[in-house]
Amino acid sequence: MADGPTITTIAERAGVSIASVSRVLNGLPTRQETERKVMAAADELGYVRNAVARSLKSRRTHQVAFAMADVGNPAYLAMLREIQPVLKAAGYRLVLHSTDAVVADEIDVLHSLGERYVDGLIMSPLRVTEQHLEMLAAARAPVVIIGSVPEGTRVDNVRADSRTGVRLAIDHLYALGRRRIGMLNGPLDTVPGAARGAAYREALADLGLHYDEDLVRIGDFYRAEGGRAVAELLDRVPDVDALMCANDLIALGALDVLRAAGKRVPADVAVVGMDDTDLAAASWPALTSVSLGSAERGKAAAELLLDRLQGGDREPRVVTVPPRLVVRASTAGTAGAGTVHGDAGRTKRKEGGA
Amino acid sequence: MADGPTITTIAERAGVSIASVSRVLNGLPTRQETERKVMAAADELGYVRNAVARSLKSRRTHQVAFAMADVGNPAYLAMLREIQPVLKAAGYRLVLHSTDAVVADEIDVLHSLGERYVDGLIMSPLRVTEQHLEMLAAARAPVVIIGSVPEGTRVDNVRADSRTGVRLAIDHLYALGRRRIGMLNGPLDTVPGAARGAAYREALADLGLHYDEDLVRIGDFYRAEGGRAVAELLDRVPDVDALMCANDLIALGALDVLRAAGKRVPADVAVVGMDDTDLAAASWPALTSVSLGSAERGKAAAELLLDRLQGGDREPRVVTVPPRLVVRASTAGTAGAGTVHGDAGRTKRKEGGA
DNA sequence: GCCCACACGGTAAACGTTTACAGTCATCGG
DNA sequence: CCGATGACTGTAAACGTTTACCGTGTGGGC
Repeated sequence: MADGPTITTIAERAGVSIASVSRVLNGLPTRQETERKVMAAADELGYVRNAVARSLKSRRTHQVAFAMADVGNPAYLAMLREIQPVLKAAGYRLVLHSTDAVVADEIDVLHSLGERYVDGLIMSPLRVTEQHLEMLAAARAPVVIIGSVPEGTRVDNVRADSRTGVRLAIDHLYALGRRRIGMLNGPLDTVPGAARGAAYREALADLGLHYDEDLVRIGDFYRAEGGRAVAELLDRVPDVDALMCANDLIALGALDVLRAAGKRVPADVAVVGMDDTDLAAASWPALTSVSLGSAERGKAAAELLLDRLQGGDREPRVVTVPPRLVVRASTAGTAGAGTVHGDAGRTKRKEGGA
Repeated sequence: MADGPTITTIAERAGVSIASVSRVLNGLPTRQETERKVMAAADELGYVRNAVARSLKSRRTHQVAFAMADVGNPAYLAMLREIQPVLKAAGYRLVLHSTDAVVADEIDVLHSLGERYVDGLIMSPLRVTEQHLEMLAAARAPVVIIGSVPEGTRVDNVRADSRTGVRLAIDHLYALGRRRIGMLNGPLDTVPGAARGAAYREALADLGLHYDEDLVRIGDFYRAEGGRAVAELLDRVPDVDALMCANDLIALGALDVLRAAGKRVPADVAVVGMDDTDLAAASWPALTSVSLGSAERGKAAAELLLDRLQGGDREPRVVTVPPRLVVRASTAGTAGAGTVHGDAGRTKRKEGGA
């Protein structure tokens, strides 16, 4: 682990100047003889370019950061799986941050962009505060946000459409004849929690169903919380016949408790999850789930960022990925491959200046 | 996104030299008046230290790389989940590489250590070739390997004990009265594949069971492969009564196909997975699985690396994480929380010089 | 009143590259 | 045969820090 050779070492050994070494290594025109000597010296010494010095000079790190809200959540992992290869193909390294959805940590990450250790950032905040918006406006490197930001925010943005997603699910449950449709939601002060709660209410109204507070339970986006929430709900509304869950983890927790309570799924209670993670397909009965296109969103975000890194200035773009309902046994009652409902394709539109 | 301020900008505005600015920012002794002026200028300009320039000078990047064999495999994700916070707490950033278990990619990563964009590396190769060993010996930064390396390799190393793990599982199945125990393994040219195959054979022998080639099927470590393999196996040995699967994905694939074939789990066929991933707990029936301590291995690897980054030279260490059998419904026939078999604690031993 | 010690701050070099600019040398045309 | 041209190559500056070293000025001791 001794100090590696530098271009100076090579220059000495080859008997040329460091400028010539640099030129050879970068493929600039050089006399054959010089090239030969430099390459020989470099090979013998096992020279490898120092990335830090290069970055200092070129003001490019060829690194991109991805700030995940939660490393444990399969939905973010699905994004990661898509982001990684896109960046790799373009010659960028991935720096991974985990913020645990803590606002201070997210602000930290945005602040640290000033350190210029990355060329850009992809971030998926659960909550978007005033402070986020300020930091975004002042950010010293391009940022792409996965998740909705207020209209007029000048930032590249990839959105899910959980409103339509919830709608697809509720319509599906309604079509199956369910009328006492409960909801297990996450915290209402998160962007997805708020959106999904509102969409549920709206969907019921459109179907002419009564909105009943007792049918809605709030917990966190974790499995254990899903179990707790459904237990409460069963207490208040024993004859609930369907559950819309704000994510797959909550849904799995619900399945556990429903089973323990002797409820058959889907005969007695149909269950729909959200995010369509790997867990949905693994569970039994396999979980019907609304895919919000985590993979597509990750990919789109990576592409938006690369485009900005290469293209430079342009108006911020908003990409909206449409949801798909993946029907499995937890609602349809038949095992086997899931059926997909919902529109295909991706919607792109340009955001005008703020 | 204009060029940010540098210490030179600050120095001009504060009317002092860049050395003074640097000293103030690093908390070195300074006259109050100077400190005040510098801090004021820095605040007004929104100064943030340039990490690249710092790294060039200090020869420390405060970055560590983790090269995962497969971003899609929950076992590696479990490692990632533990590695991330340990590094973060120590002030290191995480650079994520995905090698897809391709040898050339892994060699690339080892080679790129010479670029010095990270201070160290954690790597989990599926196969360990001659070339790996050469590169490891010549590596320009500390490396920790998750997975077994040949005895005598001078590198920090965190191992699972899949031999004992398989043994725990087979003993468990035997104790349940199973005698026609099949195995669904991954490729034999991988380190885990080879180890698990050998352990299976050994365990059968010790129990006085006949080793039958037809009971062993080889596929890749993916879900679909598990299904394919079990179909083949059922074809040859219809009355197989237990399956040892080389990982959870294979086991889930097996569950799918067993169900489709009308086999009851565990009544007709008991199934054991390996790695005890999130999927094991999510599936139905919940999957009995041998935990190889992915989380603990990740944590141990991160700690070994940090220790070396801080402590400097010492003899390479080998940490072996003991396996645990987590019994769930797919063998025990009762739902509910899993029971854990296997020894606790962690074994550490020092590796002598080569 | 002079010298010394000390505290502080400035100058400059260094980290390892890339690259603008200028210098050298050979060759070619006139 | 001389100057111009062009092809390479070397010198040096720059990227933004940290830090060794030296200079300055103050205060105290004698």
